Amino acid sequence: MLSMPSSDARSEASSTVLPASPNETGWQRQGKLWSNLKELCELLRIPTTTLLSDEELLFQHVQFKTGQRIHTIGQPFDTLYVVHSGFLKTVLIDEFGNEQVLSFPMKGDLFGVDGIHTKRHASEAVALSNCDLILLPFKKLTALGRTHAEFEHAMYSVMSRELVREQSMVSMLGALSAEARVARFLVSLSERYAEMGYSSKLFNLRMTRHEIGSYLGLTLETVSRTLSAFNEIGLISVDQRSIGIKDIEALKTLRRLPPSSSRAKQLAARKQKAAAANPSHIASA
Amino acid sequence: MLSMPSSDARSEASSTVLPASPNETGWQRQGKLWSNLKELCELLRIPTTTLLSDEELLFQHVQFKTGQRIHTIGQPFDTLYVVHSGFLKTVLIDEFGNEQVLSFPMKGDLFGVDGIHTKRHASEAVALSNCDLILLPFKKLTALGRTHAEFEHAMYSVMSRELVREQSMVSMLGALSAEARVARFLVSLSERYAEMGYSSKLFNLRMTRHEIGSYLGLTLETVSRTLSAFNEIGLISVDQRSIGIKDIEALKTLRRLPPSSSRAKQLAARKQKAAAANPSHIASA
DNA sequence: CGGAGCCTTGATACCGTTCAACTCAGGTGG
DNA sequence: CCACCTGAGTTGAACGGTATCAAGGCTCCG
Repeated sequence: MLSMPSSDARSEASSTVLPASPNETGWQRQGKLWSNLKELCELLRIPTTTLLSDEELLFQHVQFKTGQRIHTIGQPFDTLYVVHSGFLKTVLIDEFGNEQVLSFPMKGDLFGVDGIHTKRHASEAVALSNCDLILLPFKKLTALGRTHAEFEHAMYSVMSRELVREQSMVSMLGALSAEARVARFLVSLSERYAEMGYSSKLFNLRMTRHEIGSYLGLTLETVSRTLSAFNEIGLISVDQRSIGIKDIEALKTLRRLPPSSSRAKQLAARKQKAAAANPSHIASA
Repeated sequence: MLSMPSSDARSEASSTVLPASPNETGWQRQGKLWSNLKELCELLRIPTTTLLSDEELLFQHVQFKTGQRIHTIGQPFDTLYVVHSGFLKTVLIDEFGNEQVLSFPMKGDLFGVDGIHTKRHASEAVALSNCDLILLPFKKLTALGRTHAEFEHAMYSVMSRELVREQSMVSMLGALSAEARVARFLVSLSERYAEMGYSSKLFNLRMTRHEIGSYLGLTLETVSRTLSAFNEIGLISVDQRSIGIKDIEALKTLRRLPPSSSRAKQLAARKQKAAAANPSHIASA
């Protein structure tokens, strides 16, 4: 069998424990302890054509508290993780100890894949809230792939999806303005929340401005200023960690904000039309 | 069996055919037509513990000329590619037709993985020189993985490697200055050439300044200026596509260039010491 | 209450982009 | 053969988007 991942007492009692927000009430105090293959595939959004649910193959759950590390850089790899509930971040640490946030895994996301190649984790995963994770011992997975063709395909598919995600990330960092990056970040968060069954219009950020900035290749000040600017022209409402999405279409197509000199007009026009549609002058190429 | 990938006559006679450079003399006019599994694993730098070379499993080669597309965005996916010889680029095209370069595959590199997830290619691959590629029909691969446990592991490993590479790319784009990006690009190119058996000290770029810039999230002017600056302080020598590496250590550790006002001193000191070692004042944090 | 993070906002500096002019090499056609 | 053209590369000048530095506010918690 496999050894439990180190719960890593280094950050034990941990800094700040977030208050349970409305969105997190679905999290159960003790959670379930085992999931079968069918539940796993559903969580991963994998089409499970032929039902292999009859199998009594079970996958163990583990709970982590806010601030705990799931794995650290260099730690021997032997298992992948799927998020059953909760929010995390994965980070790279550069030669001078600076964090680079790579992703914010949440319900249904797979992580730990970077460890396969060198047999050691290339990144670190940290719980941003209390989490319930499903352990996928890698040996077990490969064995399963050998007996179930479609499951093998699913594994490749999920890894391919991760790769495409990273590629679009590279593309974004290489080409988009700060405002466009923040806008897209909000849109993707909104969509993820919708997928998970939460509100796509009103949610709480689970990460700090600093972490968002690191993820988007910006400073925390720029993130803060950009959110304020979006708030000012009515695209969103911001109050600390709480975000309200007001105009998702504008956020989706936004490339660059109009100069601040014309923002006043924007706001005025916006207030008149209230909830009118399609602000075409924002989505300019 | 599988259908040949479209040779894509769209860019047929193609714009500029590069003159055969010294580094490319190894490329054979017609190339070999088939490779076996052992050759494939060696090319991919996969440890092939138990020899399965006795198998008469053969993989077909295909040749592409400079400028031809190997696959385009949206094209149905059914095969992966391994570079046997030649140089390529993979690109994403954004909503307004702008190219975003994602990678520069060369000998031993795998590409096409992004197509697995949606069954359609998410990116486009273009030959930057005449190329000899090995076709890996995906169906064949998965079948092989089911019968050979270690080969299955190798597949996961290669995909994991790609993911880690993309992650370090994200990290670079998010955190490093223009100069550091160009320096690292040169270092990684140098190392790749060494792996392939070419000179790591003197080589030709296969891509334009524009393509390098796109890859690194910079403009072509910035790339050009940075190369000129490196040349000026003696880290490299540049003449169009030809690059000579003079001080690989400085390139590896470079984070930011000293202000141009002090470059004159730099250069003078450097000339005096000639090929002396370790320019510590360059590699400042 | 006091302290520690986190967040916001302002002023300023600077890196990289943008726009523009020019050079260079290779290819084509008169 | 040379004139011409085109795409690539270099270099300069000016602008502007973000980072940086700094001050102050908010919230939670001891």
